[in-house]
This record gives sequence, structure tokens and C-alpha cells, in this order.
Amino acid sequence: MTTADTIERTLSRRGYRLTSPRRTVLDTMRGLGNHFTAEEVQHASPEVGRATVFRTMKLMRELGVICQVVLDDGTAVYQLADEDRADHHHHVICTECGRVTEFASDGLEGELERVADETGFEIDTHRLELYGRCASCNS
Amino acid sequence: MTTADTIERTLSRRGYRLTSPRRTVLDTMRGLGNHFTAEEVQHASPEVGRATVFRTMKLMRELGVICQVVLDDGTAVYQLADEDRADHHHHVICTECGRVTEFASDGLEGELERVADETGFEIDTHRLELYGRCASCNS
DNA sequence: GTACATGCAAAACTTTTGCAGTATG
DNA sequence: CATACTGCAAAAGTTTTGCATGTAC
Repeated sequence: MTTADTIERTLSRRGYRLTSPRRTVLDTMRGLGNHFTAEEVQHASPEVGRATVFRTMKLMRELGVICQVVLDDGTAVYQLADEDRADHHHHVICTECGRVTEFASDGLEGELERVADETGFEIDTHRLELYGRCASCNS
Repeated sequence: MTTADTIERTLSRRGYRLTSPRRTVLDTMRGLGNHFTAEEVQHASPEVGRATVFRTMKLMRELGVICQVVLDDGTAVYQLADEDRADHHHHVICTECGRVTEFASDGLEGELERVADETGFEIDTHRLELYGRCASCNS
């Protein structure tokens, strides 16, 4: 049931090959922990060609197994998607240690409907990132 | 009271010089309307050096007169900040025509406090982008 | 007159692509 | 064994920097 199995299985289920470079990149991302940039993955997997790192990460994004997190300053990092809420969730980002926590909010959705009414938009999706200090950085 | 005056005044108030290239870039951004990328500004102001376009846009970001909008696919565009709510607001983005509308939501803030409690984070700021189709694209 | 700002060209990055060779299913 | 994938190197694209010159205040 581990995340590991699921991702590898997602790949083959979708008809992609489980190659050694892909395994390496996946393991690297797992090893990098909470979040990472393309550059970090690249640096941590020197045996994999640069192009392959980018290609693999692009594929993972398409498959939804990693999700983009936009930082306070507008830069983007990535995170292995928590499989329980791979579909829809948001991020709380610690501006001190960089830790990213996922969360889902039901109460939010009602609020969004109100905005939809006001603006006349039909809302499909949204992105919400919260920035602050996590419990341990705050003490 | 126009946005125009305000930005120019902000510059001098903060000790920056009101140079001709800066005026050009500002006017270009105004002319580009709702939102724009660095590349679009650059292309629309051929008489200004590339480096200056970037330097000016960076300065404008720092001064808060333009704000970053993250699109559905993770790319970033910019928008002249609506001065009434230059402090804090969110964006509704039409995925069809690209139109960006700003809005503020009070109801949202309470929801965020709940998340703060749950996660143990102390939230400082947040970023919220809604994606959908605007009234005219939806008809 | 003196900082501050500009333009240019070069440098530093980041990401993509073409292609011949390799290995997965 | 067909073809999807890889690695490399080159290309393309984006943002930054150094420095001599120009100019707003």
C-alpha cells in the first residue's frame, strides 16, 4: 500500500515503462522528503541524464503523482502528492523551514460559490497556498 | 486620482527616479491591459533595453504596483494592482480568455483560522487563485 | 554635480529537442 | 522484437550582471 508501489503501479497501468532512470528519480524525490525543485532532484541523481530528470518530472506532474507548490515569492517547488487527497487539496508552507503540509477544506468551497456569484464566473478549480510558521519553527 | 498618477508618485515618494524608460514600461503595462508577461512587456517596448524592462518590472513587484498571478498550469503573469486593494486580494482567472479579476473575501479569513488551528501553523499570508470561465466566455 | 539608471553584450541559468543507441514489456 | 525511453550535446529561452555612458533631481 505504500506510496512507492502506487506510483510505480500507476506508471505501468497507464502504459509507461518502469525504467531504471525513472525508478531512480522517484526514489530521489522520496529521499528529498517534503518538497524539492527540479534542480535538487537533478543534483541528487547525477547518474540520470538531465533531460531525463526533466522528462520524468514532467510526466509525474501529468500523472498527478507530484504537485506544484507556489512559494511566497512566486517560485515553484514540487511535492509527492499525498495519495489520500491526490485529487484536491491545498498547501500550508512554513516560510522558515520550508515544510509543506497538505490540507483540505470543505468550508472553503461554500465561500468560493459566493465569489462565483459576485464575479459572474463559473469556477472550475482553484489553488490556495497559506504561508506562515509551523508549530516547531514558531516555538 | 488615476492609477497612473499614483504609481508615478509612489516611485518618487520612495526615492526612485522617474525616467523615460520607466514611464514607457509603465505605459506599456497599462496598454497591455488586464495582464501581461515580462516577455509581452519587452516585446511591446522595443525602444527600452531588455535588462531595463526586467529591472523595472522587478522594482514594480517590490513596490507592489504589479502583482503576480499564477495560472492554472503554474505559469506566472502580472497585473497592475488595483489600488483600492493593493494590500490583499485574490484572483479569478478565466481559462478561456485569460481575463483576471481581483476580489477580496472576508469570509475566507475565518476558514483560514480553522486551518491554522488544525495544522498548528501560524498563518501570515496566503495566495488564492480561482480558475473558471468568465460571464462572457460562458455564454 | 552626483548618484542613480540605462543600454549593450556577455554570462548564467533553466528547460527543451534531435538523434543514435538501449532496454522494457 | 517493436517501440518507448535514455543520454548526450546542442539549441532555445529567460533572467542577471558588469561596465561605460547618460540623466534626473
